[in-house]
Amino acid sequence: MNLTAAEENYLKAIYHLSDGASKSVSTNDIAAEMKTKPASVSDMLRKLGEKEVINYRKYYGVNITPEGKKLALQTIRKHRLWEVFLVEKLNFAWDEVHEVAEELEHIQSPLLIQRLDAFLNYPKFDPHGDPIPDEFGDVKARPRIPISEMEIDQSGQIVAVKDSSAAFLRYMDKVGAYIGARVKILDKVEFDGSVEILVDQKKSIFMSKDVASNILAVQS
Amino acid sequence: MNLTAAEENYLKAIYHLSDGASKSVSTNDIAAEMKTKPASVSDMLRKLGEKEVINYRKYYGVNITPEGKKLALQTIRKHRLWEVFLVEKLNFAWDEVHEVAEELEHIQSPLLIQRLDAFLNYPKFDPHGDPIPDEFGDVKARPRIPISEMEIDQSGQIVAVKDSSAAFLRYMDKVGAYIGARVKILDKVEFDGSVEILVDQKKSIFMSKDVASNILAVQS
DNA sequence: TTTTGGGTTTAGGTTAGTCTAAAAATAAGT
DNA sequence: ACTTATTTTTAGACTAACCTAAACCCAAAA
Repeated sequence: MNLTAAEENYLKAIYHLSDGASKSVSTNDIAAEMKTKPASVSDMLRKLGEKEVINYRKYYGVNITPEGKKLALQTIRKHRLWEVFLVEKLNFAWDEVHEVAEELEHIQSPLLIQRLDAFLNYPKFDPHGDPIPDEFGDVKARPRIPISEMEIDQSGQIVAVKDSSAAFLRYMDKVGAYIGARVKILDKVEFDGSVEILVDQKKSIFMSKDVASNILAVQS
Repeated sequence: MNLTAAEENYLKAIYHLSDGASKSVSTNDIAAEMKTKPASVSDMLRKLGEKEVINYRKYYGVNITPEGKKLALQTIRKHRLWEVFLVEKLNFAWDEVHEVAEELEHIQSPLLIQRLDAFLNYPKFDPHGDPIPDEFGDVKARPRIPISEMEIDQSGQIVAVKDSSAAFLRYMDKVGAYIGARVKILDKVEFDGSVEILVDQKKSIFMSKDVASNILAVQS
């Protein structure tokens, strides 16, 4: 099954909106996500339905099919591998990679992706800490919780941020937090939920609850 | 000036057909090169003319403008940088890179190309020995001659092949010749023009005139 | 100088992806 | 259950890039 770049983008959006499950997604939501008009979405849904990558019943939203899910995960895999490449090899900053990866992900060449994966040493997570599906679409999921929900004295590793806006990523950089950092909860303020964490056993950072709930970690 | 992928491809073709100069090129030739129909070419020429990257006078062929030449060289630069990447970093073979580079060259990101260039250590030639234009469109040209035209005992370095078909590139690999190899002419047979060369001061290769005139070298 | 043939352009049609405006279906409130 | 509000779809139009078939230009040969 071959999809155009636009079809790949819609499918990816549908996959994301259905939280990776086959939850039903509305036309309006897709239009918002894709920054197109609902009319354009209807058109595209008909096409994707015909290609059987989604189940489409007029007026009732769509569900992604197993086939569609596999294709969406392929695109996500490509996107995230390119992000790793851009950050690790070409020294892009976190907040510069998305647009470019959005273009690179549509290059059609299984061999390219296979070789890129090897070149990058088979990374399991992208620079934002999101897992990279393998070539069969399998994802190594780790239970990730916001550090605002960890207990005092618990340790873990930062693996992702929820809001990966440029502003937030710059904040992360500035305070010295980063994906992969080992952290330990030093203190939590009951009153406002702010927390103090120790990064890499040396640097202590104090942050508001808002910030802390934006940073996801796996416990260890 | 922003060009679509198709426009970039046409411009590149026109540039190639005019031998890098502003020689006039015919609609039919462009159609052949692009594997499209003459009618489609006419359409495109009108558009490129309006964008002033070519001078287009109906029925009289086209000339590339200085602006067009600069854009064509940008695309060629991107194509060749990606080829270097594919061969040197991802271990692609010579004959596997073209199609993929053809897609990659259309990614729009000056920063990406800048960083890629640095990552590859500012290469001056692609894996086929063709020169990589710099960001201003300047090309380091070296006088290249087929090794069939070198004299006995002359030395040089292989920098390109004329016919870079998969078959020929495989032949090169097989006999141990490659872009960058230092060669010396050991013998030339008057009768049929075949030559014997010494590669890297150790391996001797015997080849027909046909083959020898396909391999370009710079003398040293 | 007129004919003829090859190259080139125009006319009109197709597909992908988008849009606006209007119609239709569903959902919600009384 | 009926009317209204919201969501969704259709209808019709646009652009980019292609196509085929027909018309057109130009130049070379008779």
